[in-house]
Amino acid sequence: MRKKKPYHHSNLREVLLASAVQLIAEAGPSGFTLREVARRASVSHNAPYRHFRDRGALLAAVAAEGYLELNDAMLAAANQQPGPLDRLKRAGLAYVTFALRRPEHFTVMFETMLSKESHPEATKASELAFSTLTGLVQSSQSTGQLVAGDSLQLALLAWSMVHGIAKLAITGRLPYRSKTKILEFAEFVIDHSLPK
Amino acid sequence: MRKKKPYHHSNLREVLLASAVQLIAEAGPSGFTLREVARRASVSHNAPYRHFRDRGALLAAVAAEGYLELNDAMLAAANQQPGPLDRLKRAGLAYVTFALRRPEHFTVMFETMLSKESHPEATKASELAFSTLTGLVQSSQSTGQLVAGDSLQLALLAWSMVHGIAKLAITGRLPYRSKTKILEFAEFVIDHSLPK
DNA sequence: CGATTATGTTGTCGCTGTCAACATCCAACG
DNA sequence: CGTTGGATGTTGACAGCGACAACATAATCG
Repeated sequence: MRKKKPYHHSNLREVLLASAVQLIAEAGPSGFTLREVARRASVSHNAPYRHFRDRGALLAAVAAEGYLELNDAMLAAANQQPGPLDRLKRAGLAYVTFALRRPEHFTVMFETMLSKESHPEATKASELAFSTLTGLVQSSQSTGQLVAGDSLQLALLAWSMVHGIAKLAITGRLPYRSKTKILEFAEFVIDHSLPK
Repeated sequence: MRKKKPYHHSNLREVLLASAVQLIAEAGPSGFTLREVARRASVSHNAPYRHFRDRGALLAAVAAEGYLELNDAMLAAANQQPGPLDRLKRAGLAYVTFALRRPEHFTVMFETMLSKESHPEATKASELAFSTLTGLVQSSQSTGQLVAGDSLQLALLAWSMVHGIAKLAITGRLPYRSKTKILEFAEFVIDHSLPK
């Protein structure tokens, strides 16, 4: 009901998406090529155009998928903790963990401006993830574990923090070699700079 | 003494660099093209290869220039304040301001891993800027305005913070439209999340 | 002045994104 | 059950790109 059965190459759209994710993971966003994606899907170099307007549209779809996965990861991490503030912290760590686990995917998600009009699906998935974060912030505020005040501003503060850590880590700017060390640093930052 | 006088096209290297900066500002990093840079310098499409090994080398040179400019901006902003902590805060705001003023340039500086071996100049300029930040952190610690402890860790915390704000702002993720509003947010973050 | 080397040009290659034209195949309707 | 139309996939083409090689020129140094 969601989707008409494909014709020749059953599922081509999903196959293309999966190939794109894999290619980005291997070659990085710069090595990502519509033609190589088509090759991996064993399809002519122009077949992708039947499912994505252009290169950017396929990248946006990849980004949308990433936002959903990120959202899931944050929710799963948060749900392992009882207290609201702990849940928020865990979600923040999950954000960094996701960036470390899928750096190229993460890069695709945030390298572009993703105009709301042209890529509504990606925008929506992005907003979903942010609403999760906002919810965690508000919960922490309601129990007094987090300072009262503009929750939007606080959520953006938390986002900026973990995003900065993730970006610096991915681009090799942090002097920590292992993921463990990086996550320890992230924990340090979260513990010391969330305004209680 | 710094440089042998150029032959045909006096100064081509600098002209190329300036053209590259301008092109990046106009077309963004993705629209940056070696051949377009050559065109703007009124030179054949292969002339740049006499001065830069490849596209990446020219981008690295642009990045290096950006780090120096960023460093100057932070120092200038810091020097307008007497107290160490105020100096640190001002430098952080200058970081965000720089990103907002030259978003494409900033993107080029941080989009790549810039391997230390292949682009030593850019790496050095980057380390210079970070050492400026570290110095400001240590000063703030020595007067007790900033919590004692590992200054490297604290400097990285401060960096992550402003970097996250800058990145989110540049990619249009913050719900603030004007630079003023963004800087107000940055000030809020800095004031509330630097561990005193 | 002659030779060497730095600098710039022309030509070429394979790759890319995208468009247009053509082919194929499912599905709905008579 | 057959036809037809639209969705899907292919072939071919084009310009632009990064990079390499071969060639041309000009500045420097003996």
